[in-house]
Amino acid sequence: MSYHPFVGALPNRGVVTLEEVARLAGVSRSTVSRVINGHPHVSAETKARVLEAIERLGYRPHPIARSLVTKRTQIIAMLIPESVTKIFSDQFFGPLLQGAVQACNARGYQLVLALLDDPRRQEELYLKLLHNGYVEGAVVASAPPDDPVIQALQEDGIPAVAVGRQLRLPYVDVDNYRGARMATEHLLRLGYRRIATITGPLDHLHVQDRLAGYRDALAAYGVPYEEALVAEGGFTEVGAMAALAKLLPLNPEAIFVQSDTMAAGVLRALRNHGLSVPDDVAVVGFDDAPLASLLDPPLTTVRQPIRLLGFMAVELLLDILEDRGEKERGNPVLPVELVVRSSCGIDRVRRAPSKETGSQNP
Amino acid sequence: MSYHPFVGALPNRGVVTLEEVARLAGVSRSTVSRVINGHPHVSAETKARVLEAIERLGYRPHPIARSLVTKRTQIIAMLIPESVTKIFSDQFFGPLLQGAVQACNARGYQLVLALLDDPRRQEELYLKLLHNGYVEGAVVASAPPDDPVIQALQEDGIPAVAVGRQLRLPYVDVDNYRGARMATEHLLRLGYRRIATITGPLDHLHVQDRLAGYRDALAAYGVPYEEALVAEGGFTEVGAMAALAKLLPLNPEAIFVQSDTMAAGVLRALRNHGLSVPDDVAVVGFDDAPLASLLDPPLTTVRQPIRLLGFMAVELLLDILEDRGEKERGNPVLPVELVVRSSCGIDRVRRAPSKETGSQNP
DNA sequence: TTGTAAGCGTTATCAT
DNA sequence: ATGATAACGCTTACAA
Repeated sequence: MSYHPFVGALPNRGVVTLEEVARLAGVSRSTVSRVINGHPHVSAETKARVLEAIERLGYRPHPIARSLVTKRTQIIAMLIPESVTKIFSDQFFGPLLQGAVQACNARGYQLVLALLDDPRRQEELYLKLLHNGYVEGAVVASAPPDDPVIQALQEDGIPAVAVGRQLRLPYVDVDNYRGARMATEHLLRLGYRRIATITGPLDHLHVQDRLAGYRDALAAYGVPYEEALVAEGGFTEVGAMAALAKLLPLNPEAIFVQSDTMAAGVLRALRNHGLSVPDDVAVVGFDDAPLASLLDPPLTTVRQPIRLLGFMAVELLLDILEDRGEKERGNPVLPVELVVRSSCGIDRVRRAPSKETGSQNP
Repeated sequence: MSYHPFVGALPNRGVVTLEEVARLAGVSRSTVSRVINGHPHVSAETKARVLEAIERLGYRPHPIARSLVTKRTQIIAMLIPESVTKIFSDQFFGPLLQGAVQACNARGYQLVLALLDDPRRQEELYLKLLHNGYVEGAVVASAPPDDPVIQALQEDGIPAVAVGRQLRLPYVDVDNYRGARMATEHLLRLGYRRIATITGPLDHLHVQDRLAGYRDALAAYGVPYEEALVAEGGFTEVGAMAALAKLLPLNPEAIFVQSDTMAAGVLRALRNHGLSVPDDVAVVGFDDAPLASLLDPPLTTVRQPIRLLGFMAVELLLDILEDRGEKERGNPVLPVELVVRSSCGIDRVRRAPSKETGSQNP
């Protein structure tokens, strides 16, 4: 047979213990423990002896035994109350995880991504994960403020932070209001007036923030807000395509699509309808996900520092964990930036600056 | 302030222990332990008393303490030696994880997705995860046979299985050879002769299998194999776009692209070059990822049961774990299936079955 | 500076 | 059927 027969459940790393190292080095267990944990008061000489013994025996501390007494595991979880499909198809989560992982690695923690098969069983499964005692803290992303997971976290006293504004959790966020407002005002500045928007699920606070930015931008230009021009796309590509179908009969000149993943769906659907972007309909996205520049046409979008968001969320959590929540910390809000490519029709407008009906900026 | 101040590192679930339950129920710790673990010889009466005490106290066993003695954690890891970016942009991994998670949930295990920030540090990080003692076993996906992770696994005696053919690990695979051959023969049957292919990294066994299928299909139709028509696209969208750039000067009539993610890149790049699919170049993919049918034109591709792959890999691992590797198991190979949509030009061929001899490309 | 000993919360092996 | 008691491998007062 070509592969090893496996023996035992857990790695047989356990065979060599503190005890044996102590014996070989001619010291007590405590002393070995001290050098391992870098305690100050150990003579350089014995320290050397212990280190050598550790080396010779190939000793490695047993984290579970250690956890039992220290109550620490160095494991945190990332909770995303969405289906696995969505997590992996929304361009947002890749960079987010990347940043989170980076922060974890930098501080010696392990990141567990809690994945669900069935979104309806999410509560049950999360609780199982959280209750299992391995998880010291959690960062929850993409959760509405009333998500049961958040309540569960609170009840269990598990330290947690959120990605995106939250009511009862410390959080890291980007300036969604500003981003949405910039996107919409950009469209207004280009001369569009009949501007629709496709949003994410409205129970998410950051979705509301973006919607507010959109509304206020319209107001600032004296354009009346029309309920019918707002459609919910659920942050998915197909959801956005459906939302577009509702919007199209209203003949929007431009659409502010509140995520790049949805924008990709919109571009595709628009093409299916035989409409060209930006000539027939201008489109602006949100995220500046990796694919944004690759779309056809390249997507004008609001860049948010997604990796940084993940990184800072983890940092915030670890700070809380390690200071045991003594300090009061603010909720960082990261800046966003408008990235102008061509889906907004800026080229066309530049070439033929005709559509100049009224642009008076306050 | 709006959110709880957090106390302590780990959930304060620990406050109630076996001891206290025992006291309340008026029995010994051992008895409580027995009812919790469903041991046979406990009188119905005491069992009821214990259960009630557990209920009243809200007791939950402490998995870490338990692990210390049982040597089991019910945690397995999914190792994907790729950058986080790639994991989240390749349409393959979403469904794979979904299947894996499902299998885990069904059997009471926890799935940890080991994520890397820097692919160059992967070895170090994996080792840390594996050595930390929480992980009972691992399923490794997308690893070449000489990946250091595999060796590390062996050395540590950590049970592992692979997704995709491997030399030194039990594995679950799909019939890559057959899929590639079907795809290529489909193109040949439609009359194309100058057929290029864009592959994944050639050190992966399943990539080699697909390449073999492609070659043999050509041979079966008496078409000479041309090295120059094979380009490596690294399983990424941009990699595929670069590969296409190399291929285009050779005027291929059709391209067998060995993943849907790469195919999406190829379609985009082709459009950028002003070429139409399938009229100028026909394209066939591999995976039947969720986006395949949404592409423009809808992608003809080889469907592999990715979720099932993930599911079965985990099942295989858990079987090994729980039987302690006594039994000898085969390596399941799942069937694939050709899904014909329109990127292969079947419509056009049907309408005008003319293209029987040469190519006229710009 | 170092050793002794008492846990941490379980399960497992004996007895009874 | 149930209860002592000894592990599991480590950290951490408290002593020395």
